[in-house]
Amino acid sequence: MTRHTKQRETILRILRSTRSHPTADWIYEEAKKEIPHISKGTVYRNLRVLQENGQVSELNLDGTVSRFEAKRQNHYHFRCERCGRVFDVDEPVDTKLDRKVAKRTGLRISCHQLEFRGLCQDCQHEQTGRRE
Amino acid sequence: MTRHTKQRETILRILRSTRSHPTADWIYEEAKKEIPHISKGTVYRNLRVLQENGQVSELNLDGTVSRFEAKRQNHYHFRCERCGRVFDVDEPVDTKLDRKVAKRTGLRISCHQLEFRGLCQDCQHEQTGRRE
DNA sequence: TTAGGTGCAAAACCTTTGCCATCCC
DNA sequence: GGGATGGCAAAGGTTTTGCACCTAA
Repeated sequence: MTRHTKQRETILRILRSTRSHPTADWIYEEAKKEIPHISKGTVYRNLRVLQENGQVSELNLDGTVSRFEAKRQNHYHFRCERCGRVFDVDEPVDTKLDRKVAKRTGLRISCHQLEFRGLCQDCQHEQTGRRE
Repeated sequence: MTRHTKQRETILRILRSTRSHPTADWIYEEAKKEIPHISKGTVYRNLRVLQENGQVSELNLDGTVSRFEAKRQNHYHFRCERCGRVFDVDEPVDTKLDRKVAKRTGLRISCHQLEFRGLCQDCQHEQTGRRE
């Protein structure tokens, strides 16, 4: 059975209170503010448990570092090619597409992830700047 | 300026001759058959140069390991959640979607990546089996 | 000639894991 | 009580980098 612990609850709460699709490391730093002795291993282990529970999902369409978000209704993302930030896009998810492709290919399709790429509004107006 | 070298040419040729979306390590092993003393650093460096040239693109599908492919016309992918393999899907890319979302959001969108998730045909018929 | 490229090995990074103490049910 | 979880540190695996030596243009 999976138990309630302060660590797990804190990690989930942090994820639910941000729209920033953070990395494990950022979550770790945030969690440390509440639980100073929390360890990275704990963060990673809990992120995995929460994924298995279906409460968290991992975004991996780009980049070497994994990013996480509290699971909500499926939605699309936008990733800025300059600053690396990830935003939600409120374009409705095309679920018909899954059925259509499944039927034609014989694959069993459970969902799809879609990520737009380009320049966010901040980066369109900046000539220089750091990546985060 | 970027030069032509045997190493770079070999890496690109290997990528162009497969549809398997290989990892850097697999490319390294293949390249070693032709250039026994090639190093992994060279493979990684060239994959990056080829990406900057727009000849190769990187897929970060399952978190830790990057996978690469020779750049072709934009297309969608399917990833099997059981065996981890990646397939191309020949569903036409919806380029109108980029313009539509760009117009509504003010983001500058250059493209989008889409990945279906589910079970491939092999894994639908197997009860057990290893992930590759 | 010379800036870019290579090989090698070490470093850097992110993530996982072993071990033992601790905590939740 | 006993299995699940946490903290710590070490291990694991991928990618990057420093450096001295090449090599294509």
